[in-house]
Amino acid sequence: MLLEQIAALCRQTINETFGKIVERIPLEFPADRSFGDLTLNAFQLARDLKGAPAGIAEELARSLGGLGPIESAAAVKGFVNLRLIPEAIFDGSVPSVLRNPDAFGRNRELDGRRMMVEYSAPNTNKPQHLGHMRNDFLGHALSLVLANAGATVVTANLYNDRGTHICKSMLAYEQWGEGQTPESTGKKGDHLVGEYYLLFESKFKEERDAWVAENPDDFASFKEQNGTDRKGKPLAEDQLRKKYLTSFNEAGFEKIPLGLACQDMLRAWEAEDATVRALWEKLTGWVVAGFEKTYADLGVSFDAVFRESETWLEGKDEIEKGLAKGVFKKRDDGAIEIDLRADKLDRKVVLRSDGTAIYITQDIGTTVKKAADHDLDGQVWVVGNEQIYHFKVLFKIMERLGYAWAENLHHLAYGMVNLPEGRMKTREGTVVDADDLLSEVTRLAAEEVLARDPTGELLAADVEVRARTIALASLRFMLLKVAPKNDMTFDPAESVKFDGDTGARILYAHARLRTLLNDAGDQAIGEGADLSLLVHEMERNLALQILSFTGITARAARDLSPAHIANFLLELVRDLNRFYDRCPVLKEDDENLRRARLHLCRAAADVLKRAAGLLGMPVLDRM
RNA sequence: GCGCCGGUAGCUCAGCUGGAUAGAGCAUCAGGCUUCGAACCUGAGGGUCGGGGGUUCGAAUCCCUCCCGGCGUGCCA
Repeated sequence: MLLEQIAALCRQTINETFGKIVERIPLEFPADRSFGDLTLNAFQLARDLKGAPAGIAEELARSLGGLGPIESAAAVKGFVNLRLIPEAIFDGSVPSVLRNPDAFGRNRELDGRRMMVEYSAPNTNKPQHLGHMRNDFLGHALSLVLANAGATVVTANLYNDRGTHICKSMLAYEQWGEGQTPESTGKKGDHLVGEYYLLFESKFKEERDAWVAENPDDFASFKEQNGTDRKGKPLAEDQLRKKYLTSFNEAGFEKIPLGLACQDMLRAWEAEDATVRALWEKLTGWVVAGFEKTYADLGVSFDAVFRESETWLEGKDEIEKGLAKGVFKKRDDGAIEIDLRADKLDRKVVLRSDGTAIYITQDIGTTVKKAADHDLDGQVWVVGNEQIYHFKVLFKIMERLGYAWAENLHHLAYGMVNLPEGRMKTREGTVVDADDLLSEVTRLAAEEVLARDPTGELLAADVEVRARTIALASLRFMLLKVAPKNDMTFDPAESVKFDGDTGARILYAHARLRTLLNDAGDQAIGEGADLSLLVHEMERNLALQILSFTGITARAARDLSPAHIANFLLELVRDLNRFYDRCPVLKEDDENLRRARLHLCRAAADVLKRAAGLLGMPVLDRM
């Protein structure tokens, strides 16, 4: 409100001074607070007003000073630095938070839109790891950020529960499982099935290596075809060997019994063979149950759950329709493709020559189905950046098919999570398991909580709740504070530390405020307060920070980047801790000033909680 | 080869549609708890924003080029 009011004043003043209406007022929070509370960028105005920035700034400074909430205005190097009346800053921020804390920071970027956010989409053959956690947290936080921007959001998960990769764990279990169950082993279903996936991989490797040793000709012919790199330079022998073995996992699949068995199983599954289907039902049931536990622990949830086993045939109708419209065309070999070269993409097959569906066929189908079933006008997929090309193609196809909502399809492509030693590798056992990581961080958080309770009065249940909340905040924050599109390094050792730019620090700042407010009591805080008593620089900084929140949430929605919220939280907490250090509250003798500070504290605590909430991070009143 | 993304302090990362002396945390060093919870605060050192050109009143940000790293470039997902 205050910012809108000031923008309106600026617009009016500009109109009166220069006789022009400027739509977008370049009002910013200055990089350095010593410049002022707000700043008007005359360089940008100069474009609209066709004048020299310095002159414009000076004229505006003259007429803006003393206007409404503006105490003074100074022209400095093309900027109009505004200093606001303290009362305006505090009256413009604190009461509007306290009036309705849950609504403060809402914006209208996506007002009235119906959006789906699909995230997680795991393979149901092994447990989730650190990379999935980034996806889960990003998707969840994004859905909250979009809802905060006025959209109606439907969250969706898609289980990749069919295909050769699923058959691998099934096959290994069938051959070596000896009827083990989660109950008989005491293992979580996804972890148990994951073990068989790994077992398949190692048995496959054994068979492969034996076969390769017996058939040296195969490598020889591979070398002939792939012996050079793209520039025509010969590749080193060991490098070539590695490449050959990797390619064997697909090209050599039928050459060894385990690969053949896997293909047989997939065919049997597709033919709805009763035995295979029963085995599949059993194993995917275990994995899904395990995932549901993990999701609950991570605090994420879904409104709609799709399974690839139910949607994989979806899309053929769309291909037919597109074919009739001339969007797709049938090639001589029978495959159906689309030519996207005019849009700087390539040609893309959308249906195999034998009429079977591929990945993109299914995505075409589900995209249309989702939009129809949920009456969507936009969709977001949270999927790793290795699939950027796939989604470019998918979105272009939707556009060519003529769907109006095609322009509102977004791929939130996030980067890989690496360890300090490099990328996670299944083979080398460096994959960080999601459940293990969470319980380890929870254990360390519990130690910290207990260390701060020397009298041992805390109930075990309280320790548990605090430890879990702190652990979750640590992990969430660590994964969300980095801009989604960037690859990131995740240091497990860092994630169990609780000072610095961490989730724990955020929670701590909140808990300190809440206990302070609690100690003061509602009566002492009262209904109203004389906010004009707040004159300390740290109080002012805090209030200005609160004022900036709505702009941040809007930007987070625009950029599909919860990281903006995370960075806002760090700034808010920094201001909060400084305020806490310098401004006594309960110890303040002046009753009216004490009350005013309590109001400011409450507003700050509410905003902190709101911002953390947008990241899916519950806060604590005590730690 | 072509395409996309990245390269900012010793390390991990911010830096909004180009804007003021490039910021934070960690680590290092020096301070602050009989004082509302020290998971905190204060100070110091640490930068050719990968290199080189260009556009501009102004470039970490935009354009060109080169170097380095990651990922794509399937009738796989």
